[in-house]
Amino acid sequence: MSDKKVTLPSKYNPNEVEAGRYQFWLEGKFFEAPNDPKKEPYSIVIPPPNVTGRLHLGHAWDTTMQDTIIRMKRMQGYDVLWLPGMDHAGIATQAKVEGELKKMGTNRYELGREKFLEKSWEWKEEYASFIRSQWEKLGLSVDYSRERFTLDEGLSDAVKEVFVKLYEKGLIYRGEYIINWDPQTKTALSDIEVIHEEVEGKFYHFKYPIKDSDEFIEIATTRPETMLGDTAVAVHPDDERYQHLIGKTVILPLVGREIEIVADDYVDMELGSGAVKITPAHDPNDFEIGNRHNLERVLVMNEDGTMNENAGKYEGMDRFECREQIVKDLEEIGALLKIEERVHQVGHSERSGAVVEPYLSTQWFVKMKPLADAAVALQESDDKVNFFPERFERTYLHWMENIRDWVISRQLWWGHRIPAWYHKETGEIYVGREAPRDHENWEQDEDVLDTWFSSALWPFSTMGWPDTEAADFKRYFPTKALVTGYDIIFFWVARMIFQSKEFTGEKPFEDVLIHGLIRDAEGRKMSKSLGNGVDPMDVIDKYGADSLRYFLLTGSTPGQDLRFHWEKVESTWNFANKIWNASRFVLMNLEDFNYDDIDLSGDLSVADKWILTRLNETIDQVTKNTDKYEFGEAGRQLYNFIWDEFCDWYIEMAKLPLYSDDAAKKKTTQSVLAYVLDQTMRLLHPFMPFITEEIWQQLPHAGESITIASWPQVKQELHDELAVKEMSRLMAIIKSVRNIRAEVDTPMSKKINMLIEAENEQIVSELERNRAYVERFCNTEKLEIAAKLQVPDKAMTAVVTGAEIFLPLEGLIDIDKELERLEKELEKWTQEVDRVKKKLSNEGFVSKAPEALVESERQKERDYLEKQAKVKARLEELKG
RNA sequence: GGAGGAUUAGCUCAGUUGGGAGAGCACCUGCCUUACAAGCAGGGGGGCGCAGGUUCAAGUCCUGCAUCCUCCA
Repeated sequence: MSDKKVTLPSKYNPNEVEAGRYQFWLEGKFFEAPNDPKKEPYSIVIPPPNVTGRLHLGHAWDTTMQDTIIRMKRMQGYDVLWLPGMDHAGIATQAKVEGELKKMGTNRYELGREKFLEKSWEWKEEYASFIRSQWEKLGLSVDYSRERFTLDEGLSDAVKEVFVKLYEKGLIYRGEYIINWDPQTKTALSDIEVIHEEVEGKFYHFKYPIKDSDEFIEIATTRPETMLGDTAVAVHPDDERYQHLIGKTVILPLVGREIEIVADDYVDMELGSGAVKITPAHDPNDFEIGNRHNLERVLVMNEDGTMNENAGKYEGMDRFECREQIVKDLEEIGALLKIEERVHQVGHSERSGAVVEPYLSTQWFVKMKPLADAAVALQESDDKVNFFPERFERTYLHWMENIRDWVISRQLWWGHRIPAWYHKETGEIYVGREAPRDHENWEQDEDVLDTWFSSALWPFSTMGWPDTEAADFKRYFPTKALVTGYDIIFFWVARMIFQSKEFTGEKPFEDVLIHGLIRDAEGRKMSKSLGNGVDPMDVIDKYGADSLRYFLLTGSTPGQDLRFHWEKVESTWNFANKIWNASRFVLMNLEDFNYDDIDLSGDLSVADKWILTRLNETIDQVTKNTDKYEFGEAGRQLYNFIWDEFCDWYIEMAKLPLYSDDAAKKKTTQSVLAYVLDQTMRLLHPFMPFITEEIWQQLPHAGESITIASWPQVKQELHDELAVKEMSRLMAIIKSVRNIRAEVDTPMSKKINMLIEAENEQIVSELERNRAYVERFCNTEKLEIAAKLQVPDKAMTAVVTGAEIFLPLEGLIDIDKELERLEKELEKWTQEVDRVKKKLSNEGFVSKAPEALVESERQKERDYLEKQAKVKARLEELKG
């Protein structure tokens, strides 16, 4: 027995509604995956947020969509698992912890690896609990009993397994190549961790003298400091200007090293002088040329971006300082030809923002071609991953088809240590899940793996893989959907697909829902430096999680960015408040009504039949659109149904039987109110979980929680198209009277007389049946309904389908104004008639358009002609 | 250079198999009607970026152009 007293305050207070609710859900274990073999499994893994900090609006958006899908599926009776977890986020977290250490006046080297990792774990624990409390405030229905972390033992086993297997297959190798080096965080970066930005730079032209000659060759560069590492000059083999110089020797200025002029068709003859300096240790293309010509590789920089011993007198200088000094020195010896202004692309570290240095270094790589080929082939099969919106599949495929090998080693401490050992004496490499038996003779690689290497395994490593017999892996993998932003398609989505295909033989998820970025009101990216970020927790404090969620879900279309506007969240709060008050009304009028009392078999009014029909359509639309991830469309359907139909019409009409003495009618109305509100709360629950649970609990209900209540079904027996027609006539009459009242300044509070002339007796009886509604909503003194009646002289008129309305408002009618109004009305109907006639006289339309459409146009024609005639007749009467 | 997105009311955006242009906010008018004045009722406001094409029919499909924004090289 629940307390029947209405306890809702008149204003919706989200903080009160949301308080304690999540705890109730957790205690009920509603979010724990039941692993029930009778149900069909449905699973999603959360994109693990970084433990670097708190969640931002982007996370809130991403997870709200997942929660909406998950809550609907749970209500639909699936065996639902939403697996939460977090990512160790190597570079980012390490940078944060190092920042802490710096504040304390120390650094990681002073602390040592072990102590540093301890600190990092402390950081992780702290932020993990922040994140969990944020998930709670957002109302996310994740299964905490299965929460994972990328550095967990199980996930670490998966990482080792994958590394070893790929190594054994020859798909992981170690080698010395040019990689992207971040001198600030002192680690290698993969290609996609480098952001290319246009920079106003300088293009320096130098003279390189030819040995034993007065001649010189002109070369140009944007990075003069790298000349210290030049080991050749290259020209195009077909370049006539330089034919005589190929094979000659150049004296490298400032250094004095003798380097050769080589011919290589990589060189672009059009660019600059057509001769380029070759620095194999500091440029990927030069590295390739160096290989072809067997050139020496001279590394001139240290890992921190300062010049090394190979830089001679420049040793110790910062690379940019060195650049200026070199230019000065070359100018002094007369080797500087000119300096051009030039806009060019400069790579920056995605994390630190530092200018990335192409740098010769020994690293571990994943050979991508075979893995990418399999991933591309998957998309050509029937078993492909479905992208929503589809266009992102092309983005994904284009990247896969043009992929280069992936640098996976990172010179960090926080992460998965590379499972490779080097023999102290022989230098032999051992790769394995465990250290070699005689481990005292070996040293493990100091480096860790790219964070994305472990994230790529997330959909299956979290389920127990590599144990392919693990219960969750067998039941919940592959997952059904993945929800993430377009900014990490390459970083994460793509890598999950090829790793999953390689190691489980299956795609990791059936659908990928790609969303955009959250921006500020001006459309700028939210960032710390701009200070324009909005904390989702502030939004929740002000307007509630339900408002925030609804705003995020309905604010844009799939794949599109979303601008944050406080006013929009506020208007969502208005919606919640509307739901709140409609529920208050229903609860106040249910009296001692119980759930079992709901009975829709009684004598249903037109309003009852209409709202039940509209409910059916809403159930259908909301279900279909949510299944297609069209949350905006689904949300709008609910908004319109609740506000414009249930509140503005049904509740108002329900007041008649509710306040009447007819017990049977009253009971039926209570049934419809309770039923429709119950069903609506269920439909809305995935969007606004808190308020719907609160209202559902207050309503007559069966069951413990709305989170596990069944999803509404369309009920054909409650569908009534005739009632919809009847209702629309009734609404048209009421609206036109309201309209006339406004035109003649007659407020609703003033009673008026009203006459309705119906087209036939059938309509007369229909209107008689609904007389009480007309009397109430038009506030009539006298209401006459007949098929033929004495038309009053001075009256305002309106036409609706099948009927004409007369309001004899003596003393209020300004004949001229009324004539003007009717003229406008006539013009409107005449236009409509013309439009339809034109369409119907088009032979192509009549013969080629669908028959149903043609028929509906013919019907409109009849309707408009009738309305036109009535208005015309009325005009003539008034004039006459 | 290549790919994609955007361009619809004053602002922010919907418009999903092509079949009479919509919402929220803002604006104007009138109402404290016993669920809600953060509400109710009524109203104004749009050459759907431009130019072609396909079609009986185009905001929607095709081509080109313009402007803005992303991504890739």
